[in-house]
Amino acid sequence: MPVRKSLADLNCSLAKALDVVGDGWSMLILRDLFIGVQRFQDIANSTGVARNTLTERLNRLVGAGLVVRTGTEHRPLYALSDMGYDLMPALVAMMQWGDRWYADGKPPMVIEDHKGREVPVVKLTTAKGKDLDLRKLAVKPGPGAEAMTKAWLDTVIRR
Amino acid sequence: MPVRKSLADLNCSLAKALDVVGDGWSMLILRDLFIGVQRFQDIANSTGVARNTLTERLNRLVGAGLVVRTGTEHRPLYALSDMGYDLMPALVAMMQWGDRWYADGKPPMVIEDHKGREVPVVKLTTAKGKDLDLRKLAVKPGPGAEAMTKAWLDTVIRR
DNA sequence: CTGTATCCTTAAAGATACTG
DNA sequence: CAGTATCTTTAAGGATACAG
Repeated sequence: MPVRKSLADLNCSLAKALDVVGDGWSMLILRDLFIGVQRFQDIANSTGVARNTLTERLNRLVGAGLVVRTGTEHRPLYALSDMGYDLMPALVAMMQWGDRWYADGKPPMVIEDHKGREVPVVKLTTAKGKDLDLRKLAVKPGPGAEAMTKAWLDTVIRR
Repeated sequence: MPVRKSLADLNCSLAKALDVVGDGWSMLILRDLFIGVQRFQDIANSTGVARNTLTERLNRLVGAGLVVRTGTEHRPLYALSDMGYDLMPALVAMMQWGDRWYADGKPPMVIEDHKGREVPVVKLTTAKGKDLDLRKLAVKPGPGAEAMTKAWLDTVIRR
């Protein structure tokens, strides 16, 4: 059964993020809002989501705080909130990854700044802007991890 | 019915990316591999995925090229490929977003470089490293978009 | 330990029709 | 146009048992 456990209890920020946008549609809807698509019907057309699914998703995203509903009650407009915009670096990074590995050199979408310049590839860098070698990074339990989590990770990460 | 249409035909790199990692588990599995968890059983424990689901996901990720299987046939080790590592900026950006909006100041996971310095927040910047105002960006059909896609977007984005 | 093979459940997603 | 309300389907996810 698709009784997806809520990931929220995994004590991982990624899991919590995925609880909100970890389905196939949410990110596409957010992409649409990022692009500037604002209407229910247009999102439905652009993405291909079923209307009831779209209703459910929009309600969830509004409830979670990523999306704000404006306009009249009869003709709402949807837009990203600060929280929603704050996710865009992640979304753009995924899109760029798709560009690199699937679009074979010709990205169907380009993100540009207000001067029409293409936004560079999202990277992990040092505080000074130097590129980091991804293979040399370490992901560790942080201050928010309880002792139990740390012990758990010690068990799980054997080298 | 969860007859998720394949998103791949949406002519969007994001959709293609989501086709591979757009489910709840894949990103968590990739996170584990990024952390250094290498064994089937450990991934299962760490994430809570059912074993058959994990099998399916790992096979899919290996097939898609994000994960490589090493070690003996009886006791495989799983690791990120170049393609998998290349997705880490997106994954890290999502994790950081979760930190900011859900972990209330105490991120349970911290990404560090080889010197133990915390990796800064992933951002969209100009080529020169200057922060970009997300609200001033534009997402446009690029060279990879067929004329039809462009026309479609014109229809869908009304301002 | 790493799977594979069933079986079962359910909830997610689509289709459709209808309302304000 | 923006939903809501059903109805139906189906495949994803879990549990379990078994195999190499």
